Amino acid sequence: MANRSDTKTRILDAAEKLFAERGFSETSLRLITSKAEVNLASVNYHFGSKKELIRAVLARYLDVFMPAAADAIVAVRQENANASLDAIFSTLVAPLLDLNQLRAEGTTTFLQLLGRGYIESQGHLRWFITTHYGEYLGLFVNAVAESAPHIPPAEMFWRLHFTLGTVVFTMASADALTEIAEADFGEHNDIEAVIRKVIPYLSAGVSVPLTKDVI
Amino acid sequence: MANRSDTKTRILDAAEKLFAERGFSETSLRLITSKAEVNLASVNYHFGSKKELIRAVLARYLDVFMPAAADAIVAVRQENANASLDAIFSTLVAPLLDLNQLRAEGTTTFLQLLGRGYIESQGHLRWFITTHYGEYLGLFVNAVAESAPHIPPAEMFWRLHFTLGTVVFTMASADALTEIAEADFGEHNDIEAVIRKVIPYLSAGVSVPLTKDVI
DNA sequence: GTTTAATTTAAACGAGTGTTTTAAATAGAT
DNA sequence: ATCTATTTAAAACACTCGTTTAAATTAAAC
Repeated sequence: MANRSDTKTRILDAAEKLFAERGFSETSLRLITSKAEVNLASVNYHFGSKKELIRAVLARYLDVFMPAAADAIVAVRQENANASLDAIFSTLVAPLLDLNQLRAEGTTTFLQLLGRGYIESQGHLRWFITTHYGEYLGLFVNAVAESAPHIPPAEMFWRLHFTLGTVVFTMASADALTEIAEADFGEHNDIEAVIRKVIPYLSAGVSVPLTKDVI
Repeated sequence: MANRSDTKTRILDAAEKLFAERGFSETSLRLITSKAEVNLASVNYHFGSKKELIRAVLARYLDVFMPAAADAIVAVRQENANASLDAIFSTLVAPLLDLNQLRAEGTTTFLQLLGRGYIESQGHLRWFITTHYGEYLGLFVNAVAESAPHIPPAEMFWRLHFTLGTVVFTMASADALTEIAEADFGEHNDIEAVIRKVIPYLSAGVSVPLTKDVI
């Protein structure tokens, strides 16, 4: 067969779509290769294993998003050293939406992949992300911590994981939720609308004073 | 072999532990039956299928928790018709901790199972929970909604799912998180401590005024 | 105590998985 | 055009999974 557009790319494109929709372990290599119209063995030839394919799919997004997000955060903090928590979270909106220019439905796909990645795959994707993109994560965590200086580090640790849970769960089931919301309340939400809904929720939770302080 | 303590119960006990630790699809029937020291086929004999075993494991907790939680909420609202959001969420703490008297590590196991249930199993557990325990869920949703009357229903729908995400994700990975927290910050948190951390976070997020209102 | 029903056992089934192998086809370099 | 390395192709491998079957055992009923 003639050399049609890069087998490797065809695999990645088909895989990311299916992974986002159905999760990693629920997506077989046979399904991916049939959608991509390539041979089954080509996955192991080009990527070595399914595990490495999953990492490659995520890396293709993270390599674009992480530097862009880091730049945006640095820029915001240069403008305003006391940027609010809302402002820090909002900084991520543009880099997220820019992924739609990278690929169709890029933003949704990326966020769903991220959700699947943290939920499934007992730790190996967590490890991959924190070791390969740890500096970016640290930058973000610092920015959040300094925007809520009244929250001690140990408490912030928990609250950021609460936040991670909110984002990851919401995005992994975003499609189902928007459908229900449309059916029950008649309001249509695209991915940007959902992101803009979640930001105030997150910053309120992260920055709420400790109960000891209140009493 | 002599009639040792109920095969059915042995299966349920082994299954709930493994399901909570590793998730449903990552736990094979062979692993369950070997831990329970029963024959492989007895699962299908007593429960019909793996899917029905999963439901039975969850039902054993939900049948205890849901009525207890509903009673607690009704009681709190009778005492104080204007109970705060924090009070509504806190109402669930006692019924949750009471599960530790039902079985060892009952609270943690139940919350982890709930998390796995909503994350995995593309919808069939969601359906099972909402159809079998929908009245209890409705009671809770109403209590929350009336404690935050400034949040319109459509917005509340989203925020409650954000909340669900926080709880589900946190609990599904509670073991890993408490370990990290202990290693990094030297503070030990049992399941009750985590629950008490998450409540102010949740009520702050759910009740935060809409951004339109603020501007 | 015999018969009947309920339960446990061991073995196999059939379908699905990721991966490997071996050969054929294609591309690029000389 | 020939040689070499890369890529694609079809098939088989080795394994795990949930489920089913049919015989053996145990418990219950009469």
